[in-house]
Amino acid sequence: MQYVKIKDAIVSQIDSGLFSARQKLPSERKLAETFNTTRVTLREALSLLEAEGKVFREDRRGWFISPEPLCYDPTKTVNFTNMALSQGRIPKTEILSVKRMLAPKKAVDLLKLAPFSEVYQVNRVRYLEDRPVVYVTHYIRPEFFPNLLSFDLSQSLTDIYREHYGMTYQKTRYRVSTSSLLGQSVQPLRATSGSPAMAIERVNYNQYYELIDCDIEYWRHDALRIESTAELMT
Amino acid sequence: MQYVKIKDAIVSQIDSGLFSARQKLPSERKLAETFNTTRVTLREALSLLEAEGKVFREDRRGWFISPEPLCYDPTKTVNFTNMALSQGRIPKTEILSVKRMLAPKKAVDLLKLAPFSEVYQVNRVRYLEDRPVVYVTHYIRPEFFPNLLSFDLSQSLTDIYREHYGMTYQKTRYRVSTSSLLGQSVQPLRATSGSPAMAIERVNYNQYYELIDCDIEYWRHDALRIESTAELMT
DNA sequence: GAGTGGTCTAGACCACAGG
DNA sequence: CTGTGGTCTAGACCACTCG
Repeated sequence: MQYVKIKDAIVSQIDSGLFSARQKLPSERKLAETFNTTRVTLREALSLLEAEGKVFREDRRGWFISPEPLCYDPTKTVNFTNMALSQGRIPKTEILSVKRMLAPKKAVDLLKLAPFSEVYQVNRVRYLEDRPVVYVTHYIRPEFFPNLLSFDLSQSLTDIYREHYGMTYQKTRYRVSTSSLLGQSVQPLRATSGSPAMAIERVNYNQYYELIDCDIEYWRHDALRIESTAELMT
Repeated sequence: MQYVKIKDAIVSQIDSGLFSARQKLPSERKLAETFNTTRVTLREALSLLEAEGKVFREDRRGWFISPEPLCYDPTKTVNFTNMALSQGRIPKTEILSVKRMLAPKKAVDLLKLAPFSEVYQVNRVRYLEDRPVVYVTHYIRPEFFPNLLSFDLSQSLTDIYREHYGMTYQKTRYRVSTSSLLGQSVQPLRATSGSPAMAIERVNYNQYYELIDCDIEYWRHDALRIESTAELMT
């Protein structure tokens, strides 16, 4: 199992501090030569490292050292920007698309809508230190937020909810599973089809326990660690 | 991107119900021939499916259709057996090793121990329908549980805690990240080195908010979905 | 324009699983 | 014993990135 040894060799180089976060690794051909093997085997080793979250790939750009993951507590404030800032990270949000539309199946399910309901759909990418780490699709019930689309949605949605509609999140239902990046989410994350990912679905209720929106997040899986505390309900 | 097409073809075969859960796929050579490609490309497609959690691999045994994942709520009862049963699944637990030992670094960190403390270490594998799905290492503070090792630890630990020591879990801190299977956990899970996995670390407090044990779980990533509800702390 | 990553081919050998 | 999966080799072409 040569590729495990190669992986370990690279790990030890990373751990010894020879590489720093976000730094690019040498080219695959160079690494393959270094370890006296072929590109196929070398890529096997790199994929292992990717699965462990120690390196990540950007499409046609190469392999990079993964920075520390962002700690994400689903029971705390549901706000990417503040979460990042409080951990000394540099967040950025970009809007990909915004529209009012007929609710797709996913939204109907999560928001428990009647057929033919309409929703706002907001697609965004979020960055940490200029690296795109999560692709988010929001579905929002328009009856709670008239004229929502006239605001600048690159800001925090929760801020807009609170300041302009007097609405806050009170309860959230979430679901985490591992998956891989496909379709729409691939390009904005500068990924390749099939990169390992963490999928998070959230459904949010306001202070009156009304279901107001939901979101589906696809995270680069090395960029995230879920961390929380729970009082047990017995 | 031939391998994406092959993947999609297999997905549609799965979705159309031609395969049932836990069923073995045809051999790689046969599949490669079917799709008129080489084994390397075919395996690329299968790895994609594996990353999506639609199939899983058992070492030297082949590829199988993934059954439905188990839903795991970290805020609810912390008991694998009951969790599985309540979802109509067939759980089984096997003990791999049990000992009292000098606390390793991981245990010292998680349990906030003084250096040179001792702990119980319990290694177990858990099965669903005879498929090994999670490798668990428990570290337990022995001062709370004298003679713990004389019990049958293939049962629920929480049951033993409650019935014999009057101790229950009150609070739990947990951390979820994606990683891959390595070392000790590989063989018991019938996996290959580097299979995608979900790592969960938990630290548990009793009804007096004393830190009593922790556990580190490595899940076959397709076997699990985390699902919970939280009242937001603002 | 050079070099890189993404993808693919057509083989090969070995150790193990399962009959 | 047969076939399978695990691993590896030594190439190739293309499209893209980046200088």
